[in-house]
Amino acid sequence: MTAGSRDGTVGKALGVLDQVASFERPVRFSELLEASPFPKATLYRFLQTLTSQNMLQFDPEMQTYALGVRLVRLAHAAWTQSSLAPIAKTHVEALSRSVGETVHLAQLDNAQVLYVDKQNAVNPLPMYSQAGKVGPAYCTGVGKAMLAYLEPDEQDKVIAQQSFHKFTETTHTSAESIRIELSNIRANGYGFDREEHEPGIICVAMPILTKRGRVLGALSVTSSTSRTNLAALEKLVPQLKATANAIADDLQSWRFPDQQQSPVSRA
Amino acid sequence: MTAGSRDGTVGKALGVLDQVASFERPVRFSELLEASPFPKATLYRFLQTLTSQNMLQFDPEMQTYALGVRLVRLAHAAWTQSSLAPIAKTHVEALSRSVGETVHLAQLDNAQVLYVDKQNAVNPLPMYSQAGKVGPAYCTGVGKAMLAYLEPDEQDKVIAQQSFHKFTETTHTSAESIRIELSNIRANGYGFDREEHEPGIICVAMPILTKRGRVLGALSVTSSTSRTNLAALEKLVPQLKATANAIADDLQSWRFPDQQQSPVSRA
DNA sequence: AACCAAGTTTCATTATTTGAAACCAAATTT
DNA sequence: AAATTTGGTTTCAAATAATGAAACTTGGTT
Repeated sequence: MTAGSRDGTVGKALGVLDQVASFERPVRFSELLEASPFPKATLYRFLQTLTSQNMLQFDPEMQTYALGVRLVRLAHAAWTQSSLAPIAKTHVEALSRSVGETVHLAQLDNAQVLYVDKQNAVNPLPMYSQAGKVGPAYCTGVGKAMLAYLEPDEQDKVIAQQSFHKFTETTHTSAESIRIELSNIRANGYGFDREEHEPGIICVAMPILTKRGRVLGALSVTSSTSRTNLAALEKLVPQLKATANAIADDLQSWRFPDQQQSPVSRA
Repeated sequence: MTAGSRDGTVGKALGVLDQVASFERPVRFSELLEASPFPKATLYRFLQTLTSQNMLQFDPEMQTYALGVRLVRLAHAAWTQSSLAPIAKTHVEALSRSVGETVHLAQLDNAQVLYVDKQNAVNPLPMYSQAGKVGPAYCTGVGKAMLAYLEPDEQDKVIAQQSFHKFTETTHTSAESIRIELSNIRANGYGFDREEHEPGIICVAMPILTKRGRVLGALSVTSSTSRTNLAALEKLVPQLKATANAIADDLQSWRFPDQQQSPVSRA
């Protein structure tokens, strides 16, 4: 589907992994086969390999495959190493405390938004997002903030992958519509979610950028129409901006351990 | 190393993934090459593929590779789907509350212990374990509890993979020594950690088994010699047993939610 | 006993991976 | 500024691994 299968054997095998993940429960071989582009023997071998690699777990009693423990281990490493989450955590917490609302931290995964951290307000609202989950990019504050700052060619690619499902009255439902929105965001430096994904849920979002302008992720302060409004959220922009900058700085200064000290040794 | 690389191309690629993970920070191509069994071109292609698959993330500014966001997404799924954690969570919490100590939930990953959940005591002690982290099997309560109930041939395989590093005075340092310990555990139905991994840290551990006796994971109540002793911990065995059974039951009764296939997943 | 569904194995064909070596660009040395 | 080194990328024929139709096995039904 998405980036599924144009990278040789490895890509195909990882596609199978996604397929298993998509069931959200242990699955039988036959169930997978039904939805698989691969012939029986091929799928079978992939499952064997992935199981032997602990990327999948086979339950011999029920004859089902589920995602394996090796993924949990790798993810732990991914979390602490690659995602913004650990570096950003203190900043996100501070921001949430200071504004008294839920703060999201997200990155782009393929063409979707991956929430890598979420700091709830004191009394949180029920909503879709959750750390580790993915959501649509074209109708969330963080998604649009990141899209707005992608390189033009990348942006095109990602926009082409959006589904433009109309979740609410205000959801953008076309590439043209989203392009206009993105250029507005780019002009302002931040964007809103105007109940585009969930009715009653609004937010103000800010991209996290490197000095050179590459997109690292995005931050948002999220609330509901019953509690506040866009104008009030907009007042938080300076704080958001400061937090985004602080995170980017922290991230940049995360140089290699071997050159971390001795301040003068480099020209 | 472990199960690294005897599954064709896919196995090798996943080995590279582990290698990147093992650095615990973004790495350069040349650093990886140095420690890699593959020639330059081959490693290069693996990195390309994994990056294009979002399993790795390439930072063009610093020219480094790090684990990618797709892993975080997959792991989220793995967590809620395959690991015991979500099903066991309420039980683990209840046990921790009831005994007032830290409770660990672990599974076996390869020949190591993977902590999949951890419920801290009211005032927790500082210790090594952490959800998502791996630890040695031969010198932890949960590790030994699981090993004790493996099929003999599996057990042999896993024992052969232990490093038997002597962490403390009481660490088992040989296969023979651990075999005796395991048969004791099997005789009792539970086991202890007698400061074998960290000085001062003790625990009582219980395997989680299916009705047919297959190992699903293990539970432990952990504390310190300054707070309690083994005899006191042993008194908790009935509670541990009850919790382990409850988890196993919940897990078994987790049959397929529905047989209905519905619209999705058709391309 | 015959049948069926689900899962596993085989094997000749086909496609992919492999890796030595050549190449390129940027930085460093002479 | 020319030459060299370092770090990364590309090529291409040979070697290897993946493919998938079909045959087979297993366990449960009729």
